[in-house]
Amino acid sequence: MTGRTRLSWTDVRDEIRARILSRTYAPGDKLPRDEDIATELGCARTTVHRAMQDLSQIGLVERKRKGGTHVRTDPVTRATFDIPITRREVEQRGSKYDYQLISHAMEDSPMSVMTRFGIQQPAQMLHVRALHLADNRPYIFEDRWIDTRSTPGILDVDLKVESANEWLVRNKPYSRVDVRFYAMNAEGESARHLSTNVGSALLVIERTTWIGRDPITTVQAVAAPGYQLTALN
Amino acid sequence: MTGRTRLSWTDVRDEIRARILSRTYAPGDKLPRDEDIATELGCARTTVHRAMQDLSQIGLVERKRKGGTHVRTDPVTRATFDIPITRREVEQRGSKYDYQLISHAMEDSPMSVMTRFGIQQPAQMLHVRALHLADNRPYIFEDRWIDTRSTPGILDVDLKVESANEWLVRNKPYSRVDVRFYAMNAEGESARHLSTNVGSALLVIERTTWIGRDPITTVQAVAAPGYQLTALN
DNA sequence: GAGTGGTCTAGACCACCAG
DNA sequence: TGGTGGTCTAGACCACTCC
Repeated sequence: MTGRTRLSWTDVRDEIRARILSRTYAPGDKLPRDEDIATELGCARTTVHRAMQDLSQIGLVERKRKGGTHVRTDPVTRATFDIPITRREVEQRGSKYDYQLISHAMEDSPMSVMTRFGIQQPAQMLHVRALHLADNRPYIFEDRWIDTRSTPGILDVDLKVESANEWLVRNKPYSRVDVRFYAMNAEGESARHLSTNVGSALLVIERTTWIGRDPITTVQAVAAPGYQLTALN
Repeated sequence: MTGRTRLSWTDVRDEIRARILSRTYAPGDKLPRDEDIATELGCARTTVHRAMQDLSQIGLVERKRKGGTHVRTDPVTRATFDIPITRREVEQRGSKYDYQLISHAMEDSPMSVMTRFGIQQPAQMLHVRALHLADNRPYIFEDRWIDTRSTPGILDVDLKVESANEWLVRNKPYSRVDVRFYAMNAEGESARHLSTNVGSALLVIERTTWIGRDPITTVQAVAAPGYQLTALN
């Protein structure tokens, strides 16, 4: 008459994590086999597996076939960020969103863009610069290059009305993406568009996407001063 | 004699993703029930579920009980970063790692630190400032506060030898972490320690950890100019 | 070679929530 | 309240990799 309800995989995960936190399983230690843990806790091996999958993804343990499961000695901090469409981001802050097209023209891709795409030869691409605003204040200044060979449809879009950002997201799924963050001093142009002083420290989100091996777009999104990226959870 | 080998969940995932990329399932569309997809592709429902779990985590689809599975209309870009111990990070770049303790003292936590921890009253905490070097050049300047109530052991550590970073990671697992990135202009002190000019744009990684509800540590890690954070994959 | 995690299946029941 | 995703089980086989 124990009346114990069945264990869920989150229960198992929490139990294992508690043991790691309390150093019952210390860093570097080998954990029992999934099957033994299952027997001990009274559940199916699959359930332990599901729990371990989670702990492994978080970076708390490391699993290897035959090698078993070990508590990581150098637990990395793993942080996940959602980078939404700018409009959505602004609206979710409860602010009014606006968008201004600054310029767009076909140009030869400069070296920096070729590097980001990993291509050797320059190509004619659509170069778009635009400003996103929140409550009438500059929010993000974006400098974007679009490969019109993989994305000819973009040429028919009225970029004064719809941002390239949104059109691409809705019409051009990507299969690979590279994301990086860094800091940059505002120079004349970004300072002017973001209404800040030359030299201000600005956070930059650089994103490049491909479909298969073909470049789609690369964008340098420069955020206004004070912008923070916060990890999920 | 089809001789088809059994479908793995990655096969299923790739098939569904291909359909989304080719707009067989367009943004906003409702996908068939897991069971129907399983029947169509010839596998167990569990396998489809595993595939969907992955697509859902990537942010490609959205799943709801009873509501079914939908292709997301505003696909977010989801990026994951590993933030390792600085020593490990430097060594993996193939550089020589060094560490210098700059100062450590018990002090009342300032307002900014109280905010990060979400506490109302100031407390005596250990304030540690240190520099991490790669190949004898400044790499990261860290300004850290440690709550000695949750972590008394830190007081016995010789911080000249072992960085607080490493000791904490090895001896004090956390149950919750907050991570954020932003840009900052170098002021007198960080400029001096990082051997750069006042005003340089620097990337800051701010990390705060708790065990249960108790604060452990909060650190502002200021990276030298040129530092980039790159997403996994 | 053999031990361990990874996956697939088939079936059952549960939990949430849109209609 | 019924349909759909979420999970658990038990058993089987596979695949990697350490010994």
